[in-house]
Amino acid sequence: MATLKDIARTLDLSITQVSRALNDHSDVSEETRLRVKEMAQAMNYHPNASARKLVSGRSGMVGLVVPQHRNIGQDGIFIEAVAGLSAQFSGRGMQFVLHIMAEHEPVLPVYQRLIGKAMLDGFVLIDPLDHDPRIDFLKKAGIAFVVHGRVGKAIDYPYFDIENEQLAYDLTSHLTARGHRCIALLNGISGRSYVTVRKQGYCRALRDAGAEELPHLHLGGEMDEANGLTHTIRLFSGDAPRPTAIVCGNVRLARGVYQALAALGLRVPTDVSVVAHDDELPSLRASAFFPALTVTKAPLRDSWEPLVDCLTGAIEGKPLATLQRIGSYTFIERNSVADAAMA
Amino acid sequence: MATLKDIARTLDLSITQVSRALNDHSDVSEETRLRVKEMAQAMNYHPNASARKLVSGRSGMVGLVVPQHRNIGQDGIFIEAVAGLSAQFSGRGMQFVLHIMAEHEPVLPVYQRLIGKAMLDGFVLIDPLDHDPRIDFLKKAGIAFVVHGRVGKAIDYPYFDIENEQLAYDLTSHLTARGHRCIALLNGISGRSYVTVRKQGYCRALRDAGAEELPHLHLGGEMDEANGLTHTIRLFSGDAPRPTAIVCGNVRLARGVYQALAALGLRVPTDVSVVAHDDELPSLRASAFFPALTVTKAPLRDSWEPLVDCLTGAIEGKPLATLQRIGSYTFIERNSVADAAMA
DNA sequence: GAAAAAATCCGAAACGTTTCGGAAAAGATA
DNA sequence: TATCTTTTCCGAAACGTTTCGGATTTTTTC
Repeated sequence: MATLKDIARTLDLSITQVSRALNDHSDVSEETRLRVKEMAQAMNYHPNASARKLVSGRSGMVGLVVPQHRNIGQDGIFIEAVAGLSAQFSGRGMQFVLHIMAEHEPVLPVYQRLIGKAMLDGFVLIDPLDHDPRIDFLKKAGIAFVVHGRVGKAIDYPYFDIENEQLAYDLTSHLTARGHRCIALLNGISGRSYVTVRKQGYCRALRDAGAEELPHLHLGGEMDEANGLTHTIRLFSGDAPRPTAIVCGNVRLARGVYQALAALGLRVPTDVSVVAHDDELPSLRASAFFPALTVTKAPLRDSWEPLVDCLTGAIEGKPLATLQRIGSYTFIERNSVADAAMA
Repeated sequence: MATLKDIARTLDLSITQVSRALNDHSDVSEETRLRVKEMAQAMNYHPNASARKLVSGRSGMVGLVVPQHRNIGQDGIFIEAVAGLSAQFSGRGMQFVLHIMAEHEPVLPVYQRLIGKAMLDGFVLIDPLDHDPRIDFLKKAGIAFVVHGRVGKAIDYPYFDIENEQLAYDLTSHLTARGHRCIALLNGISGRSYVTVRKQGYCRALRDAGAEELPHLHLGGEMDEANGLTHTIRLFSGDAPRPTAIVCGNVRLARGVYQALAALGLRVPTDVSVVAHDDELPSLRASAFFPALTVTKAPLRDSWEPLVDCLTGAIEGKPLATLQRIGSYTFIERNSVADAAMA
């Protein structure tokens, strides 16, 4: 375990000069710089991160805090986030701390504790709520963070997001353009910011098409196959007007919708058109549906690099404008949409 | 961000005494101890982990290093390990660092780098190989670690394991006791220690029953449904003697085996008996098979607590004998085994 | 050769915590 | 009250790194 002292002793330099050479200070001669770097490599020197953090305030470690829930092993977002973020941080020589909270533990004291230990340089926040207490808390604490998503209007923190309002508008207006007016939206768990803005985009498209918004056509909850199936059964079981088209928040919901429609003896797209947003989670391919599914596509895995870029930028004190990014999505028309039947 | 200095100034004590009070030194008066603890709580004091690590050598952080692979999001072991370990460490006020290596990155330099930064108190090792270089490396580095499994004979490091050799013996001899002699073993990826010892248990049971070991009846690879299916098709497609029973390394393989046998028009257990080891991964229930599957059961999730106990014990310098634990498994007979047909 | 300017280097202090080796205060005894 | 013993407290130093504010060395100019 080599230290600066070891290198300094060997090269007959002060530890100050060794430190300055390793950190490329301008007033170190090129000759000294090379000698020091070679010796450091030869001695397999790594700066002691604790010492460095104590002095410079930087440890090279960042955290992700997620709540424990029963279904955590099946949560595609969680798995993707953990694997993707960890790989990105590892690739930058940073360490990724994963903290899983007990199921009903209040979140802010957890952040307070982690911040209080002064170990982490910043946090990634995923799944933001419409009124997410974490954001104000971390801003007040003065610690770097980046949000996967956006909350509110006056956004003064780093984020990476896609245009969820617009993609829901595009999916819905694709259906209205084919004559559909009775369109269901299967959305996520309410209170999440992306869920809220997707509903806004859906409603805007209905308004633009002069269609009425019917409350029973907007259903939310965990976005999995089971809910896709049960929501669809519910939509076609009541006395209320039945949808001729369904917008699904993700491809897992769409899988459940396809299954339910088949069980009900309804055909896609002849009887009911279906569109979805596709995060491209690994276990599901929209193109593998029959009929193939029309989607807005934004691979979740493309989030991790810009998120990590923004967070490291925030840690380094880069200007906020460079730390707020919008990712693109692609509209891909396949075979799951037909004109509304004139019934 | 309160420090010892703040508390000391407020209570008119030295920082030494504050530190000693907070750490329950015996020569601090009870009155002083309480005053200090109350003030620390009132000021929301958390010891600076970097400072602590620098002095005491302990950060309260431990690491898990896993290689990136394409299927990481579907890897039940990985997901379980990450969620389970993280929750255990969080519950103990420790921080869990997850480091995902690039796909073909050599492993030892990664450990060297992490150790060199002097941030982590120890490591959890999962999925040990028969000749696992990590173990000797970490022993030489003098850093605490715990292994999920065992390697070799002279085991002088902390571990938590189950008796894989014995469970494979039990599953196989359950079949030999019912007259089966031509028994297949669908195992994991060779070179892993549990894979090696399970094969040993299987062979021992065959020997004890006077049955011949046929090499084509031992198949290995990723233990998923796809391989369960393809291995089974292969076993029943060649000219070599076909098995009358199959031992599966996990329940996912067994799912694939059931599917393949159904496709081949063979019945469980009338035509082919099937047994498996059940880690109780959340997405699969052995009892939900039809016919219900006979298993040795050892829930993977029961590993995390003892693993973490052993690692924290190792970090605290507890005697090795208390840090080597064997977990139990249960033999559960259900309906997937019948007597061998006298054909 | 002397003085000034530029280049290179370094001592001291800081960061926040822990602990060794006393020092000081309090209590007990004659 | 003085002395001895016990209890409580604390100054100094350490941990490894970074950087401020010089100090020293080398180079340039006259």
